[in-house]
Amino acid sequence: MEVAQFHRALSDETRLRVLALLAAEGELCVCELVHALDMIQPRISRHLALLRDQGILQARRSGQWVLYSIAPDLPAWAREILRASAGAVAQTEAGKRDQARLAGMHERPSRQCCA
Amino acid sequence: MEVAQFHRALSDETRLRVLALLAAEGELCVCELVHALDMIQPRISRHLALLRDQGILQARRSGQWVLYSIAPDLPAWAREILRASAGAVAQTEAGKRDQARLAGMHERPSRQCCA
DNA sequence: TTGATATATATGGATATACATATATAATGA
DNA sequence: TCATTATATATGTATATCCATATATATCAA
Repeated sequence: MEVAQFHRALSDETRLRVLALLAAEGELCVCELVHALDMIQPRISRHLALLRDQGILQARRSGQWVLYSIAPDLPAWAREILRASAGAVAQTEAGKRDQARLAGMHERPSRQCCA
Repeated sequence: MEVAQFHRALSDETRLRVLALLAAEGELCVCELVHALDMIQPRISRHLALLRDQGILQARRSGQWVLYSIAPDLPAWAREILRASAGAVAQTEAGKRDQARLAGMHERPSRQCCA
C-alpha cells in the first residue's frame, strides 16, 4: 500500500530532519544538509536517494551542486502528513540544532545568486 | 525521535487498515478486525499490541471481548497524521473491502447494547 | 457448586527479510 | 587536481510472519 510506504520513508530520524529543513528552506544542496545535520556525506546521500526514489524529493543539478527540494506533485494527504511532521520535528532539540547549524554556515551554495 | 517512531508504527499496511477502521467506527473488538481484514487472529493481535504499546491505541475489556479504539490524548500533529492517513487508506481497494466485510458481519460484539 | 467445553485474545519460539550504518570507492564537474 | 555527490559491500539489528500454546471469560451439564 502506498500510504504504508510513505510512512516507512518518514520513519527515520535523519530523513525527518532533512525534510524539516527542506520544508523550511525550500531547496538545499547535499553539503548544506551534511553541515546542518553534522553527519557524514554518504549517510545523507543514501537517505536523499531513498526519498527521491519514493517521489518525496526532487533533485536538480546546479554546477557542481545537486539541490534537493520537496516534490511539488504530492497528493493532498501526503502534503498534510509532511507539513504536520516537519512542524513537529522543527520544534525538537535536534531540529532546532539543525536550523542553527545551517544558519551559521558560511558561503551556502543554495543561496548564491546563480544557483 | 518520537515522530519517527510514530511513522514507523504507521508504516505497515495491516496497521493502517486497522487504524482506518477504528477512525471510522470508534471502537472494535479483535474478532471484528479479524473478520474485516480477513487475517488470522495472532497476526491482528500482534499489530494491536504494537499500536497499544506505542500509545496510539487504547484497549478495554468488555466481557469476553477486548475493545480497541484510538487513544484520545495524542498530540495535535499525531491526530492530523492519523486523520490524513485513515482518510487515504479508506479510499484504497483494501480499505473499501475491509469496510464492506465489517458491514456484512453478523452479531458484532461492539454493537451490542451492553458492550 | 464443580467440572468440562467453547470462544476470545495474547504470547513464545523460529525463520526470513528489510534496512541503517560505516568504510571504501566511483563518478561528476570546476 | 580538488570538491561534490553517488554507490557497493559487509554487518548488525529490527521486525513481520507463522505455528503452537497459554490465558481469560463464558456456557452448560451434573
